[in-house]
Amino acid sequence: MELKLYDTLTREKRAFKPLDPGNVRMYVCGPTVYDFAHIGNARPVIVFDVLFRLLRHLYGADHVTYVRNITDVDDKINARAAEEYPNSPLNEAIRKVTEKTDKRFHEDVAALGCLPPTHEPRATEHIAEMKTLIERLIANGNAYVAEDNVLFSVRSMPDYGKLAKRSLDEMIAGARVEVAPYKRDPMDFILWKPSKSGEPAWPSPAGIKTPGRPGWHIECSAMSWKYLGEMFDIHGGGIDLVFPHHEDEIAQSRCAFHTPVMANYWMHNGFLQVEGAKMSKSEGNFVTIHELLKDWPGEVIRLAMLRTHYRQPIDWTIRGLEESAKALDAWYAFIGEVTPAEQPDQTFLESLCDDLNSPQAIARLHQMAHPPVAGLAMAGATMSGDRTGVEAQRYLKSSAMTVGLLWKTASQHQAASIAAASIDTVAVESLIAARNAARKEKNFSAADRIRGDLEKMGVVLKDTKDGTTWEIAR
RNA sequence: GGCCACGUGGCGGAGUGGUUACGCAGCGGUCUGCAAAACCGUUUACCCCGGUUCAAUUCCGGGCGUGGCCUCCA
Repeated sequence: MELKLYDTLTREKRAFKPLDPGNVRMYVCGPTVYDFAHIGNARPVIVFDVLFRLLRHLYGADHVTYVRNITDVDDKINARAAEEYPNSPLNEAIRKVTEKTDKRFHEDVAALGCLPPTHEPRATEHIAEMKTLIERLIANGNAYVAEDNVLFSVRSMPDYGKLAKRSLDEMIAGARVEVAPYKRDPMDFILWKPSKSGEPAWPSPAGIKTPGRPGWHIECSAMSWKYLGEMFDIHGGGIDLVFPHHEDEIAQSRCAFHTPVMANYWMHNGFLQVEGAKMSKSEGNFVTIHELLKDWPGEVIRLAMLRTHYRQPIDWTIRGLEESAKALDAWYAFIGEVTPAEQPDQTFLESLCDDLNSPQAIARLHQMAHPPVAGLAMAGATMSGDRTGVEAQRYLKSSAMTVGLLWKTASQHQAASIAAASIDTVAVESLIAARNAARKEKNFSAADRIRGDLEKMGVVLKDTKDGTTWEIAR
């Protein structure tokens, strides 16, 4: 099966050919740990987790290296630290902020069903690699020192701006920001800058006396280099990172290593809005993953995210979460306690391999959950044997699991939602027994009253020929 | 202002040069003491204007609208 990926650099979808099928290498820009992750941060984490899982499926779990960095040195971190811990020394305050945020990020991401990346390097632990790159760039004539800063000279790289599809002249024409006087060109960007007193500081490269700290872009070039080499297969992140962050990474890495590309496929997830509006703190619609997880299982959030193709803009709504929860409930009810099939459904996999067409793949999951209807369409596909029964269940489970969904059994799912709703199951069972006794005596008004009471508790009954079952109302 | 995307039925959301996406909701039915669930059936679509074509929602051009980026925001 051929995997096709859309590459932002060439603006085309093309067949994925790894540099080394024995070690497929992917880098994704991770969080800056100054504040709790919001739902917009969750999108690339989930999207590239799906890609990670797909690559592991296609190339083998031991043949994929996924690196997602942690940015733990940054102006915003400094600002937040000073604000939250005004009485602590800045370095200590920074450590408190980054530790707390980092811990929460990992809890959140795990709850969303994401596998840990192969490596999660921290910027502050790779200062040496950054300095090596900076020295090389200076030696190559791509960077220069000015007033204790090291700047990358964009004019030294002929195709700077290729990823963002912008020429330097266009950028300068559209620039809205005051240009530092020491820059040779307005678009030159910082590789290293002097630290103010109290800020995190390391001995500077290039013979600069004042201790300093790295610019934002250099860390990704340094860490991808260390863990993935001078060139690698896939570089991902949010579309807002295309410029300047990824453009600058490309400039740094290619000029440092004299390589034709930094990564062969540049993948960018689309932006996210909340209930039709841009998410911002001032709008009051800032949704953190942590808050969301109080009301919704991580699996629901994950499915809600994957209902939209990763490159499309997504509007994050409660209604979308409700629909996702409903779909999962139905799927769990369908799969019961079966063990997954050895392989996922081929049609499902083909959708994923078409540039991660998760909405189409999800449509296929719905089909599998309705084997009597879809049976004809499935003839000839991999779902051989008894499509109306356990085979469909096993393929549904196996397919969904390749994207990190439906990993529980129906009873585990049920138990989790009961626990989340903090329902007293003993009380529910005794009320159901009382209702069924009333029904037996044809005392339907009493039976309906009990059903109403249960409904107020958030419990919905289902009378089947084998007895009464119940579940949590959504 | 410059650059880059996007615009599909009540809602979400794929896809396609001519043939049912799919899901939710709605409507009708089966089942049920009544419901719920499940199952069966079913209504509604491709922003506007030109062009190319035997044929365009799908390709091209223009317009309108929405969003993103333009030095640290996924």
